[in-house]
Amino acid sequence: MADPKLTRRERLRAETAQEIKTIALAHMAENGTAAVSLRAIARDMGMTAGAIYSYYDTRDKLITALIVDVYHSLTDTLEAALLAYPDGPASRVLAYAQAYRRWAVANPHQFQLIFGDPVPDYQAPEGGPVAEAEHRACVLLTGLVVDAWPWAAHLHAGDEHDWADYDPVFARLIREAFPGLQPAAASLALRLWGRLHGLVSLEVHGHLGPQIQDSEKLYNCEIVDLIHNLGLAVPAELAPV
Amino acid sequence: MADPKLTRRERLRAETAQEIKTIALAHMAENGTAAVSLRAIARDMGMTAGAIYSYYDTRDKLITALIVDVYHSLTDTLEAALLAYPDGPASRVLAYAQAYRRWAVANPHQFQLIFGDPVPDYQAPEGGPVAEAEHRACVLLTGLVVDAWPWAAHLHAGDEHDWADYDPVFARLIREAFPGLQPAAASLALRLWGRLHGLVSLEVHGHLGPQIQDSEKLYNCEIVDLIHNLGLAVPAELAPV
DNA sequence: TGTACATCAGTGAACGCGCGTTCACTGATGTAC
DNA sequence: TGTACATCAGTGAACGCGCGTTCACTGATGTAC
Repeated sequence: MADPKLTRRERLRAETAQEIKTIALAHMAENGTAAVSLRAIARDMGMTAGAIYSYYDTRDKLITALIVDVYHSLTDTLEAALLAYPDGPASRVLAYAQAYRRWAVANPHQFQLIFGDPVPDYQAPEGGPVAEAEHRACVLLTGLVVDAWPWAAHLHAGDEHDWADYDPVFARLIREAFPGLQPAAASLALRLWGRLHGLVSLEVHGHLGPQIQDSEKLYNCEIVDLIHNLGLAVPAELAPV
Repeated sequence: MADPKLTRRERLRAETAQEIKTIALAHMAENGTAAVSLRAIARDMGMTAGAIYSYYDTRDKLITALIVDVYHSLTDTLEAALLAYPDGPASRVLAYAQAYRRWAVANPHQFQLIFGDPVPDYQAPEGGPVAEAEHRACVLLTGLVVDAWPWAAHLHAGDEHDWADYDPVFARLIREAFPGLQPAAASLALRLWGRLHGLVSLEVHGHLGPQIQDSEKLYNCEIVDLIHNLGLAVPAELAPV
């Protein structure tokens, strides 16, 4: 695990930098995204607040590092879920959708960190590793639609989309990853994301709890519809009895 | 507008209480939901911070008042949109969906206040006027599905739902408003909400901006699908060319 | 193996800030006779 | 119409708090000979 090319000092340094992030995430999990405080972290580590500054120049830098880590951790989870269900586009959509919800419900404040309101007083940097993490997630998502496109295409023949509708950077990136991709497929990917995201976001923010007991059942119902609307057959494990 | 039964003093009091909320919303619109501060509000009103306390016992009470106001203001907007398109369930769904997005995009921080991450250090009260506002919104939403149910029912015959799946208070309330309502219809209403909410939430939080130029077009595409999936004919103004 | 020096992680004290909340008070507005 | 009193909105000063950030420093860890 530890890179042997690092000196002892460098290794300890890296471990401390990691511990800072771990504790920050723990505070977040307890008291929300606004609760990330350098002083509180230092207190928990038995250090002085000033000591943090040899690891992160600024509170904003730490938060940026957290966002990047969390984003990649979500994408890792989704990728792993896809690897576990490799048979056919419908199964892949199902696996992705369920992993998305499960991760969010299990890590509500991490979900809020990357998809919720901005952390108070935090100024997000442009581009950089955050954008990379977002792009990686986008490519994974679009891959789902690419797999399903042979079935879904005829249902979306009427959609009028053009690459000019997209942000140029995004369009270039996504077309490099999937040569020959149609603009309507990219649009469908974003809409697929939105469809998963809606119920999950409501649940994470406590807007389904007061109404319904079993949010997973509701979500699965929606996924059945979604898979059906993609022109795919619903996998047996989700089919209505 | 002013209730003549109020004394001059009472009227001024009510006006000041309202002004406090208005300024709080203005600060929120500028710097986010975390920026609601009694001291900042007082400063803007040319008052002392302590003076606020004769209007709101506590910061939390003020925030609760804001949430209630904002929730009702959203529901008012949606109701008004429905009144403007009274002809047929598909038009109503369309009107509701577009009003939902437009309101959110026009008032992103108000959207965050009621649907986003909790305001830092704010402890929400249970029940009371907030729950009332939520119920009102829920009834309006469910009404949409009730109107569409004759067309949608056969598409959701397989959904196995039971009133026991729902929170008892919610179930009672919604069944009083719509006698004879089927549980599957209530479930469909929540899913409809989720489907609108997903893309809107992503857009409000800046997750569509980097990818696509015209979020409204994407959203309308989704609404066309949604209306179609309800078994309804897509209104002419949205039909693909 | 032992000594002299360089590196550098962490200390502790201080800075200025804005916050929610309390409280004894002042002075203007309203009421009763 | 004029006076005496009650109400009550707003003042100003203070409280304790936690925060991000800076900086001269100490003392342990590592390196070179």
